[in-house]
This record gives sequence, C-alpha cells and structure tokens, in this order.
Amino acid sequence: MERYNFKETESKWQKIWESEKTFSTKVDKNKKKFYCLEMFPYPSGKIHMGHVRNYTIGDVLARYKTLQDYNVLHPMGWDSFGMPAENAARQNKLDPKTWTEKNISVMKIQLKKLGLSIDWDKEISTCSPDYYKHQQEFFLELYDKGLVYRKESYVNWDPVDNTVLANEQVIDGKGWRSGAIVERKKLNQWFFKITKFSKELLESLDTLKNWPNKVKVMQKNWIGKSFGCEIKFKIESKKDISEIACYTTRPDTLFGMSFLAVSVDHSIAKFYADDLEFIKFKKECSKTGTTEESIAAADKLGFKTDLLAINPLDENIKVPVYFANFVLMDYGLGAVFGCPAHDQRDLDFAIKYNLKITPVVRPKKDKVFSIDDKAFTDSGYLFNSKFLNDLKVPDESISKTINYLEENNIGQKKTNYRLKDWGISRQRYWGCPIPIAYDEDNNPVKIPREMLPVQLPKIDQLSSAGNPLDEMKEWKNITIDGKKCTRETDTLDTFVDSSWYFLRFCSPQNNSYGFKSDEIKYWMPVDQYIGGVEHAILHLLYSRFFMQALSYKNDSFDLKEPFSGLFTQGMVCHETYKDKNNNWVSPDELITIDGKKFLKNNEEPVKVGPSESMSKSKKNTIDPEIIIKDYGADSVRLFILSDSPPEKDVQWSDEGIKSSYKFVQKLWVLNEKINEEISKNHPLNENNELEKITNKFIKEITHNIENFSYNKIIANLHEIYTALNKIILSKIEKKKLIKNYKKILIAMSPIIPHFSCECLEMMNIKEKLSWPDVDENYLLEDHIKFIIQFNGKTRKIIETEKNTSEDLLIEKIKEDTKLNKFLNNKNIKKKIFIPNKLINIITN
RNA sequence: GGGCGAAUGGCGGAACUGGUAGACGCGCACGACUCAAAAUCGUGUUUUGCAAGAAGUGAGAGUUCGAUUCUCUCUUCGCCCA
Repeated sequence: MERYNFKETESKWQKIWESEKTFSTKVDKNKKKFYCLEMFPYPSGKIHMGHVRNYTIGDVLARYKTLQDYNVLHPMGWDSFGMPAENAARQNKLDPKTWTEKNISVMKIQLKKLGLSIDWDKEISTCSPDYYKHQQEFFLELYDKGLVYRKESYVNWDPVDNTVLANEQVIDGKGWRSGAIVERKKLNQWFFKITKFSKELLESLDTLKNWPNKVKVMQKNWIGKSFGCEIKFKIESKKDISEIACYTTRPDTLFGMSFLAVSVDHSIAKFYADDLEFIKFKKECSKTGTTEESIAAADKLGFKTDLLAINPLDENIKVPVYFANFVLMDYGLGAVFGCPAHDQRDLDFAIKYNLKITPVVRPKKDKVFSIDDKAFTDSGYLFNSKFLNDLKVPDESISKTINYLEENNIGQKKTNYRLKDWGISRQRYWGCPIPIAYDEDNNPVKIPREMLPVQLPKIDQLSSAGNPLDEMKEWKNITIDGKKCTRETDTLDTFVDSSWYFLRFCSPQNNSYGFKSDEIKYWMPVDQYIGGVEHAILHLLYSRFFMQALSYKNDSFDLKEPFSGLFTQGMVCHETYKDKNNNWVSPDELITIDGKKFLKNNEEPVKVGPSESMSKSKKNTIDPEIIIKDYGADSVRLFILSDSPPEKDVQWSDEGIKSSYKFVQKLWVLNEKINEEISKNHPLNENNELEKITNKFIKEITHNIENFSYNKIIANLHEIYTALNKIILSKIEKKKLIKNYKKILIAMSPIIPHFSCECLEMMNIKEKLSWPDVDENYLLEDHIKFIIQFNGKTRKIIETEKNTSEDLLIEKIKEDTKLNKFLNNKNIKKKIFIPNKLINIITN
C-alpha cells in the first residue's frame, strides 16, 4: 500500500484547475449567483497564517456553493498602495512599485499552493493605473455631486522629519522614527462628506440581517447619534460679539454652568488674533495630538477672555468664557458650556482655574449633596435649578428642559452625530493621485477626464522627508484649458481603494468605467464577506458610504449596502518564547525534549509565554509556505479549521498540524480499503446501515457549513471516518458502496479538495459534481433512546420503539430491577412524560 | 467610566427551540507489533470511590418536574468606545 503523496496530487490538481479554468466565472442570468469575497490582502511580502485562515474559510464556502449549483464569484486582488511599500523602499533603496510587484508575484504563488478556488482572471491590484484611473473618475463624480470638499484641518506633524504622520505612527505623542514630540499642524485637505449620510448609514444597519451584531453595534457607536440641544448664549463684551452657540446633550445641567469653553479655531478667535498671550496659548494647544485619545489624556488648558456668557435661564448668572484645548471645532459647534459638577473634564478644568462648582443633580431627592474631586454623572434628581427642580435625571430632565428652551426661543432640539467627515488627503507618494490641480489663484481645477489617469511619476529613490511628489517640479506643472496649473501632490487614503474594489471584481477589465452596470446588477451585493474584525468600523463604513455616494443623484445605481453577509474571523495565535535574557525566540530556533522547549544551538531552556496573535515582533509566527511544503495544503486547511470556531482565535500547534496530516493519511488508507471492497463486488443485501450513516453525515455537515461551524465539520469528518472503517467490514454491495462513498467524498471536497478530487478520479467519477441531498427516509428511526428520570435525575436510558405509550413505559420500569427500586415504598407525586424523549417520575 | 461578549476536563472545544454534560481533536496512561525506538493499531481518560453511588459547566441566588442553556447579583477575562 502506497502512502498518500500529497505533493504530487496537490500540484497535479492545481495544474488541472489552472489549465481548465475550473473557477472562472461569467455572468449567467439563468443561474443563481453567489458572491463570496474575502478581504483582499496587502502585499507585504509573504502570506501569513491569518491569510491562510481567512481564505480557507472563504474557499470552503465558495466550493460548497459551487457544488450547490450556484454561479460563484470568488475573486482575489491586492490592496497594494500604502505606507509599508514606502518604508521598505526607503530602507532597501528600491522604488515602491518594484517592491510591491515582487511581493504580489510571491504571494500569488503561495495562495495558489493552498488550492483556493479563485478566478485568477479577475485579479486586480489597486496600485495599477487601470484600477486607480476609475477611482479618480469616482473622485470627480463625487466632487460634481458636492460630496468632496477641501478645508483646513489638523495633521500630526513630525518637526524633525518634516513629515506628516498617520495616527498609528504617533507613539506616546512622539514620532515613531524621529522620537520628536508630534505637533498639530493645519493643512488644506480633501474630505468626503460622509456625514451627509449619517442617518442612512445608521438606519440601514438594521437591514443587515447577516452581519454579526457586534459589528453593527460598533458601527452604531461610531456614528454616535445623540439627541441634544443647540443653545445660544448672549455675550457681554466690548468686542463685536453678541452671541455664542453651543451644542450640548445635557441642557438640564444649565444651572450648574460655570464657564463657557470655545475652540481656538472658533470664529471669535479672530478678535484675539493680535493678542500675544493668545497666540502663545494657541501654539501651546498645537502641541497636543489630533486624536481624541491624546486630547482626552492631555492637560486641560484654558485662556481666559474678557467675555462673559449669560445663563439663558437666569440672566443674573454670568460666567467667564475661555478658549480651551479640549474643545474641537470639528465636534458640535466648537463651543461647550462647562458644568463641573457633572462632567469630569469640566471639573478638572474648574478646579485648575478656580471656578465655581454648583451641583445640580443629586442621587436622591431631599438629601444633602456635594462634589469634591469626582464629578457626579449618574442618574438622580435636579436641584439648585429653580423651576426645573426635582425632575428625574436624565430622561425627564433633558426632554423638559429642551421643551422649555424651545418655547422661550433660547435653544433648539437637535440630533447630532459623532461621525466626522472622512479626511482623504495623505501626504504620501505611494497612493492614488488626487485628480485635481490648482490655478494661479490657488483655486482647485478638476483634471479633465480625458487626461486620466493621473499617473504616479516614476521615482528612483525616496527622500527621507516630506512628500516626494512635492519635489517633482515637472510632474507638478500642468496646463488645463490653456491655463497654467499645479497638481495636487497629496494622494488618497488607501481606504478609498478598498471602498469599491468589490465592484471592480465584477468587471475587472472594463476600461470605460469602474464597472459595468449589468454586471454589478447581477453579482452585487457580496453575499458573504469574510475578514478580520479589525476592519469592523472604518473599512466597512467607508465601503457602505461609497455605495451611498455612488447612488446619490444617480438613477442607474441603486445599491446601498455592498455586503449582505459578513463574517469576522478570529486571529491565529501561537505560544511565545523568551530566552534567559528575555529576548523573543522563534519556534523554529527550538527543540522539544520530553515536552520541554530548549534552544537548538546551546540547549538552554526557554521560558514559554502565553499564546498571542502571531506577530513578527514577538517572533511567534509560523510560515505557511514551510507548513504547506511539509504537510500539504489539505492538511493545513484541515487544521486551520479544526480546533476553534472560526469567529474565535485559534491556537496554532505542532501537534495539531501533525494530527491533521495523519488524518489525511488515514483517510487515504481507508480509501484504499474501500476501493478494495468495491473490487470484491459483494452481492446485493438489504442492510441500510451505510445509507443511514451517510445521510446523517451529509445532514450534519450541511448544517454546519451553513452556520460557519467549521470546527464541527472536522469533527464530522472524524466521525464518518470511524463509522466507515467499521461498516466496510460488512460486505457492502458495490453499487451501494460507490453511491454513498461518492457522496461522502463530495461533502469532504470543500475542505480537502485535492484529496477528494483524487479519490473521486480513482473511482472513475467524471460527471459534474453536485452537493448530495439528504434522504430523510434513512434517518427515520423506529427505535429511539428513551430517558428515564426519577426526581429529575437520569437513571437509565433504554431503547424503545417509537411512540411507546406512557403506560407501557411504566410497566417496563416496574419490571426493571435497576429501576423499580426507585418506586418501592414511594408514592408517585407527579409524572412528566414527553413522548419519544423522556419520562420523569417525581416521588417523595 | 460606558457598550458588547465570554467563562464547560490537563488543553482546544461539543451539547439544535431547557431534557443522557464533556461529541471531535490534542495530551496523557496502558496494551499490541518490534531486539529496541519511531511510526502504526487497540483500550482507557471530569473528579471522588473497590463498588453501588455521590459531586460536577466562574461564584451566589431564583424560576422549573428538570438549568451549561432562562432571570438577577457578583468575580474574572476579552473586544470596542472614551
């Protein structure tokens, strides 16, 4: 008996699939479609286990749906713009294009070795002009619809490297490379008006029935709808300022107001433009980063103005107005009123500047209540609030206060969203150029469509600082309609690239537009989108926005939600190891002796740490390429699905992959045995046991695939293996054996496709395969296991005929020596009888 | 601090609408084969007890004939937001 040669078999089938274009798909209106999409990879160099898991999960589904006779679109592409290419290019003195293309070719080969059912004819790459040309068209389309605008906005600025930093490049308020303290700097930047669709993006979440609730909740919180009130405060001032408007969600605490805080970018700041102290303060504010987190963590700073704000509920209360570093122009109206007693941030500020602290909410009516250094934010009752006293906080107090403010023309009820417009300008080279230029008066001019794509200029070497496009004088100069213009040198956020790639997969070669209408009408929406939960907010929200934006003022595009089903898979983890000097050690530097780990080179023991998600920095990665080479793609696929439910983290282990490998070998041995039995040509017999176990298996595996319980599928495979091994001893008739074994092989094929195809071929099965139906007739049992309980405790499980009556069962119990002792000398108080399931006899 | 979720053997995890807790896998133990080892195959494996039995799903309560499953309180952990 030969061992199963996975190397030969896997490469054989991969070649067949490639040459026969097995997975290539076309629009076919006579067939139901299924669009199965996994998040496309960033070409970082090599595939990692996370990819293996993601794409295996998707592949099982795609193959399953294909067998169910769906027309399956299962494409793959590359999210190939982005910073790592620039960083690598700087390090290796290559250009980002060369680096990226090399990585793509390596990773493509690696993915093919996994045996994925991908239509490679539909491959796309976002850094290709063929792709980003259409993105530039979309940009202009959105621009024409008024969904793109330019405004001054803050960026993280590294004053040493003279470069803009992404949020993730700011570590503890310092630049990741230079270590310099990051400053806030104002730049003119482009924005997508995502806030225009806040309401739609929020409400349409409810239509996404096949999304994890968790993700919907995250998006909901991110959009952050709140009810509140816009309040106009009269200002007492010698300057020409009569009013400042604030947005608040807590108008009910108005009587506790002790200051008004405005952003340094507020329109009233112009009155202080010449004030040296204010200029100094504004500069101080710019030292805080731009993230909400860094603003929350920063020291609260205020600049006291000569203005006084009048409390609209009691004009005798006048409070100082401050410029404050924690108020942002982006949120609300760039001005808030401070109520220190009931907001920790306001309280910190009030203590620092010695402002009045008046509590207006107390936990219980008629109780003495005061505030020390902790703000009271729980529910309770209003006091110190004149005509609002004793209202229940928060529900009653907020609504009644708003009513009062509206009736008296002081404020207006308003819905506010936390969601901010999407800043899409990146001061980077390796991204999609923004198709805009500026005339001599610095007015933006669209690049005419016939001049698209705006190609990225070739670059030999990236300088260490700034945006290289800025330096490219020749590239920058352009003439539009006879006017001399200068190109925009910022490129688009790479999230724009991934906001519509799933449309491009429907028409990857279409040159006239990003997609063909009839093709996306057929394929879209994506029926099942699969990827990491880390994209739960931004990528998914931006993609949803993009559909809203494309369909806005456009009758020929009515797709609002791109992904009708979403599945978020967990991460792949591995144990971590450290040597005696606490340096991370990689698993392939170790040997195992008696279950303990030692360094290979000097046999020193290592410390085994907890299992954490695989990362290069912790050196706990496992290279899929090596694993595929050693154990084969089918074993890897089997293992990556086997140990944990796909939505949870999975722990990579040597034992696990070895056991999967052994299982494939065992299946091979079984396959040989079955073929031998087939050749024996046993005579017809009436035993239906094989039909029974086959149908049971098909039923379970179908249910488990449908529910993403892929770990249970693997359990099903082990069970059917054991059952088959037993049953083939019973001389099964040839036709029956072939029929059932074929079904089983087909059901295994989404998970271990090379192995299954090989076995099917050995049995000379050549027709088009389809997913086996379950014949329920074989699953009807005439005997069932019946549970017998006394006082709620299971005492015995007996085999009975179906529909055995209660009386007959009682008879049986009385005859059973093991059971009747529970009845001796006892009164039966109650009997619970559930037909075909259990009887519970309550005695005293 | 707020929101969401989780907790089951030595480990990963099963248990569909409340009805046999621990499927399946790993690990471990014993046995077979072997001069021996590896590989392979077989048996066992929640705890306790010789056994009958008893206890047992993070802790505590509740609903129920019956709770891993439902309700409440608490603890710990994870994720997201601040």
